[in-house]
Amino acid sequence: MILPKDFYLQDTCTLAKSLLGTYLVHQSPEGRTVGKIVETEAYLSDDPASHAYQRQTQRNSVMFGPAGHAYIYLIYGMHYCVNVVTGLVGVGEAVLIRALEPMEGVDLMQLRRGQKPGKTLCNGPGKLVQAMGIKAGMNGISLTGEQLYILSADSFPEHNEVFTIVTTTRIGITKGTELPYRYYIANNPYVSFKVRKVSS
DNA sequence: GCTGGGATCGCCT
DNA sequence: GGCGATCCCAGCG
Repeated sequence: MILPKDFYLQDTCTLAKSLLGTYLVHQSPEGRTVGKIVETEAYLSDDPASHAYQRQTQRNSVMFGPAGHAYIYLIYGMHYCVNVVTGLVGVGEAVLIRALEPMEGVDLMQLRRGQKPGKTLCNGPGKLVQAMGIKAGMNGISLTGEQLYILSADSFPEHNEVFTIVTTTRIGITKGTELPYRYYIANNPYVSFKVRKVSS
């Protein structure tokens, strides 16, 4: 089942956790790729680390739009990251997708990633964008459309396992204070490298 | 196995 | 003009 618009109306931290175990799908011209979401981070409107903290600008405008759309931006001049927009229109909040477990189209992912080994295909926000073939021009598209969408956790019964959510501080943040807004599936080998555990 | 540095550019001040 | 929600590789131990 494709997650419907209503699903994205949960509060941002709850949604960040709810997205764990669901499946990001990109239907691209070269083929379909699917990855299980195993790591997320929440960015709230009152957080200095968020792009939307100061005010609405050209770059962050998608974050202020309706929930359930994709916010894609360039980081460090060379990598892109994908976010799921959350919150009401006019409120700039989002969930960053930080890591995927490759499920379908692994060969295509490897091709796009320059034949990197399986565990490093999608274990980082920039890596998964490259592996999934997500492009900057897709910024703002709806996640309830045909091209890029998220499937519920029970969409693949054979992979629908019970898991524990680990909560930690976020990665790479240089503004504001460290907040426990990073979530990942315990013991999943596809989570991005650094682990600074604060609770589970 | 870990650390540090370099690549590279659009956006905001 | 400065910098960032990153990634990769070289160098060292």
